[in-house]
Amino acid sequence: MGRGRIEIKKIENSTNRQVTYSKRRNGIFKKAHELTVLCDAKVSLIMFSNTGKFHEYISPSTTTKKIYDMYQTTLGFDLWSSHYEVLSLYFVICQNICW
Amino acid sequence: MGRGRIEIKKIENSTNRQVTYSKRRNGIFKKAHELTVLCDAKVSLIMFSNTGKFHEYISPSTTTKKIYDMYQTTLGFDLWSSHYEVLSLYFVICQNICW
DNA sequence: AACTATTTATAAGA
DNA sequence: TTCTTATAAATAGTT
Repeated sequence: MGRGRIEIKKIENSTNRQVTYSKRRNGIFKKAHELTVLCDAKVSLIMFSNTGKFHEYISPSTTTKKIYDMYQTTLGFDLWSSHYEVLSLYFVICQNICW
Repeated sequence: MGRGRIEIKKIENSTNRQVTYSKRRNGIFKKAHELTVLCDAKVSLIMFSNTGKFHEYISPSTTTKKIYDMYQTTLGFDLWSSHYEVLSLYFVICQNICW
């Protein structure tokens, strides 16, 4: 959509890629929210840019944990059967949060 | 979009709601895939309709488990851990420091 | 960050 | 329900 049609392949120019990521991320978040409201659906949308930037949308009526519990129930197995050593990683992670 | 503008509120007629869910689900999946390819991003999109029907999109370059490992690492605690409350308290403190 | 020409998504109708 | 099409919405390229 826009001034020209684009081919769906990786945008090689990193500035253009970043701009497109930002614009389309907003677009898809809006769509996720509209679907939630219009259709009374529960949506979890998690994305990482190719530079590792994190963004999330979750329907207000639920939580990410609930979606994943439903996901696991639906698929019938536990993706998280091996547990993480969260406490030992904590301070490293806290530093990483300060992007 | 379409023949008329619609208000973003729950569609009360269940047939119309189902039709809209189906159409918009396809639309958002297409957008998720385009974002994946154009921007070399990793996207996890999980949704449940209000009748409990499950649909998922995951970028081909990753898996749902990997996305959730990254999610947990990014947020700095384990949503699925018995330490959830303690860790989330630390996370709040960390947020206050960082932002 | 805005603008706008154009493409794309989709609401309503068939 | 699947297809069509008029129209609203998203966005690519520009400024």
